[in-house]
Amino acid sequence: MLKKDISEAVIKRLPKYYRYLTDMEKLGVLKVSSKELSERMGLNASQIRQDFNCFGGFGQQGYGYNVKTLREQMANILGLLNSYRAVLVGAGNIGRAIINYAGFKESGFNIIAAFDMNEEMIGSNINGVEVYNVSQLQDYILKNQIDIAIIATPKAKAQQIADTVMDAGIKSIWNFATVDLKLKEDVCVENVHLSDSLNVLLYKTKSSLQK
Amino acid sequence: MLKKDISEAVIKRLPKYYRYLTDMEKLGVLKVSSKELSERMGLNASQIRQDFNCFGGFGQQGYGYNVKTLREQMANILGLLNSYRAVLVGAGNIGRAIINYAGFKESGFNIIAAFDMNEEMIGSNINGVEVYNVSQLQDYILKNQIDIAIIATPKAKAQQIADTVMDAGIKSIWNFATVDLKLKEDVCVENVHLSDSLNVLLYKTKSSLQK
DNA sequence: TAGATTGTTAATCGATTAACAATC
DNA sequence: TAGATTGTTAATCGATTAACAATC
Repeated sequence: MLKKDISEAVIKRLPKYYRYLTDMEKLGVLKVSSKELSERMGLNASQIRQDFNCFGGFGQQGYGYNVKTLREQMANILGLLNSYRAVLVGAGNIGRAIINYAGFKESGFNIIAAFDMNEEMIGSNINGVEVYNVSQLQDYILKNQIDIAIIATPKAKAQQIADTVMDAGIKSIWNFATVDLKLKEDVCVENVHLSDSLNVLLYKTKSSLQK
Repeated sequence: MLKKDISEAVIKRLPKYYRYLTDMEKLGVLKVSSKELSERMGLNASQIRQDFNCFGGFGQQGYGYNVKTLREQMANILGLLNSYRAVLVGAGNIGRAIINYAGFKESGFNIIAAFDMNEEMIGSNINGVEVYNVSQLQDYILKNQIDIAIIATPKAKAQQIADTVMDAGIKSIWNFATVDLKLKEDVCVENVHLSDSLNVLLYKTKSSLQK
């Protein structure tokens, strides 16, 4: 019973389901009920069943869910079985950390080139990823079937880069610059706003100290 | 009219308000109405007024809000006027990127030491931050009035580090390991789950391609 | 079969949005 | 003063939770 529109709240929980199911499968757990999963994950069992049923009925009454099957379903829903080609723009500290980040290995997410405007970075190689001059960005995207652009530039450059990659046909952006990009209607974005996250942490820190 | 409990939804919007107000102040904007701010930020004007009034009445009927004053109030609410001492655990790619990240300069957030278990890292210096053996972590926290621990270790080590820093009295954790830490009641956490964020991006990418 | 647990509808709760009196 | 815009209460909307018939 595929719903037309999955709410952002549900989408944000999907990776967490996938993580717990992956861990459980590795531990050799064969089946799980929504009740048991709710206790492990700190969610409500009804909510878990509702979430799963946005995408289809994966369970069996009286039994629960098969862990392996459910994990595979989640991987499929999340698009982890597909292969994606990404370029990184901004080979600074964060950009290099992203390239070197090991967490991508499992998925079909591949960073195939990086771009920077710093002459010293251009021509270098970060963990197998070549760094090109950002002036070549648009041309490279057009010629290499790129799905995703990762923006890890300073704030001030981010919108301009977003415009460039959208002009080259990019529909999906992973944005690490702490700025709200203005995007075309059909372009999706996922933000990692480090300084916003720190601000939230400082708020919570202050609040908890006041108690 | 300070509410006892500010909802997570409101808290997550505070850094965004702060960002827009900071930008506007830099541009020389003196006053702003909730309506104008709502148009700039893509939020509802009622929501903005509700959010602000969780912390007090900062506006003036018929006029709006003074940008400078409001920005200062936001900085104060977020705890940016306070000074915080943090240690980083895990001086890998992400850990080093965090230390080098320029976005902290403004705030009173200071990383004063780093810890790792890799012998090659220990004793090195990252942008002025010394890397110590993780075996000294607890002792260091006890002796140096640390407010915040940043966990940037592999998943498998994160819980153990969390336990260690909590035992040393830490009440606030910035967690970059993609794992849900089990924390004591009075400890707050802010997560940056890169691989969850990527999974959400891949989900959106897949969904938007299907249209 | 009896017990367990799903899938789904209904009830509740909280967050967002609208409305408007207060007032600068 | 008249117009504008807040602060706040009320209405709406959507997300979470509860309930339960269906069924393995």
